[in-house]
Amino acid sequence: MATDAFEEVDCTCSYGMKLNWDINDPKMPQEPKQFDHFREWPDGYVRFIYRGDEKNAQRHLSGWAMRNTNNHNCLILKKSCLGVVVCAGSCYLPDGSKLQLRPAICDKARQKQQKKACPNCNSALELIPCRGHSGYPVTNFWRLDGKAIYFQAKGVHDHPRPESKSETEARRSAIKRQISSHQIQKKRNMESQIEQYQDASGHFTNTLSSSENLEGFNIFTDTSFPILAQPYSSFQKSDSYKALYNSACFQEDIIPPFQKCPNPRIYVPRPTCGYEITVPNYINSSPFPNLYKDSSKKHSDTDWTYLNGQCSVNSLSTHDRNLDVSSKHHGRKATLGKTVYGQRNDLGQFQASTTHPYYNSEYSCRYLGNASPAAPALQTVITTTTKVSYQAYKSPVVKYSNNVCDVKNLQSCSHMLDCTPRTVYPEVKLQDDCQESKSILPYIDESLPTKGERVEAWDVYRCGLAPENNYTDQVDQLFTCENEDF
DNA sequence: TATTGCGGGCTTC
DNA sequence: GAAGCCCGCAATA
Repeated sequence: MATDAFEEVDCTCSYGMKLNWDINDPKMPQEPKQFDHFREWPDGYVRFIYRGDEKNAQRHLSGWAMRNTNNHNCLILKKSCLGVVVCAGSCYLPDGSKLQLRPAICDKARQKQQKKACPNCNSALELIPCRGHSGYPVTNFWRLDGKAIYFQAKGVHDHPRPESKSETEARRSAIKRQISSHQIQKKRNMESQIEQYQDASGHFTNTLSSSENLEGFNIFTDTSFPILAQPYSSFQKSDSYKALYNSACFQEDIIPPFQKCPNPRIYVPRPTCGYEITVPNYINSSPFPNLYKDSSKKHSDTDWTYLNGQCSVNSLSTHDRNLDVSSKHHGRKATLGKTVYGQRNDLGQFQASTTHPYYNSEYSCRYLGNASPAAPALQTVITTTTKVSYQAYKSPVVKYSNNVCDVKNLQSCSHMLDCTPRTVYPEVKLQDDCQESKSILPYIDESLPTKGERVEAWDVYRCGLAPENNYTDQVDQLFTCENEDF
């Protein structure tokens, strides 16, 4: 039974969770003998102990958009989640995914970001705040103590994952590259035309400089502008695509950034890091579609379930999988033309659907009040904000594929999933995130460039994947690549 | 220009 | 008193 397997792998889970400590303890566990691999998407009431030289931990990185919060304790860095920026019109990208942007950390930048329109449908952008910690944003705590970096998360994100920081940065840099390369090309063309003209007429009468003619490109210099994650040619033919770029006065000079796929990490269906478990009735929580999703069938309700039948477990908790489910239902709902956003009470807790335990009417990923302390992965008794005791949450039976995991402790289960070697679950697939994939390997960070630096090379590799390859082939290639490169 | 970390100060419970 | 939040500042990329 799967339970045995769960118990077997449970010991491989977060080392930080094995020890009894709290971020506010006067003394942290002395000289940890083990360390956890860095987790980009911590979720739930979890604790990790990272090596002191873990770069990502040193930078207090997170896939979630976390802003600094003053906790009046200089020893402990506290961050709270900003949520995710989505299209207020709840539109679907041509591939069936939804726009889920990373909120700007800076307040000003975030306000500016929200004033922008959805690049897909021109609706307003909406910030979905995180209320996963008793109605408040999920908080992350970082503490450097000795040679270890202690991490503690409190709350379960009740919203989809935004674009990760590295993806945002990569997208921006890719756009800048596109702009600069296109400008250079344009300038060359202009110069060559000027030369031809001069040669032909003997004198130059054009008073416009080439740089002036390039002003039209400035519209793209705002790299915070959300770029659609569309590698598909179909999208480039779509009305929305035309509307977007025609409105930008680019009828003649449309840069085909998505077609060339300079950085598939940006434009290709979003990698969700780490493992993917193929689980019917679960979908990927990724804000971007999966590589192998058959978009031609996306409008079929039944097929939708299967085609998206994946469970991203790169994050730590089952919560993400809950999000996946609700996301899918969200998709179904929108497909049916119903209102996407529903009622929400003051505490950010939502009505559960009668048809699905995780469905929520307010937003796709606001599910069943898991945002509330009513049913987190672990039922948390908060004595104070910083002192948290854990009680086993008597959860409903959670189904994974054909196996049923009667989860005594969802958190440990999620850890197990997160840490499960591929061999344990035949259906576990490796997706295409360097970060989490790397985590399956021994500590080799130090000799490697940072994630951001790795993106390009990685993306070049992914670009080279033949589109006709089936997903399994791609996964195998990716896995091979990661083992070689990371 | 945006991010990040720090810290003062206010409010709520 | 703990915690959440807002704000400003400075360093940095």
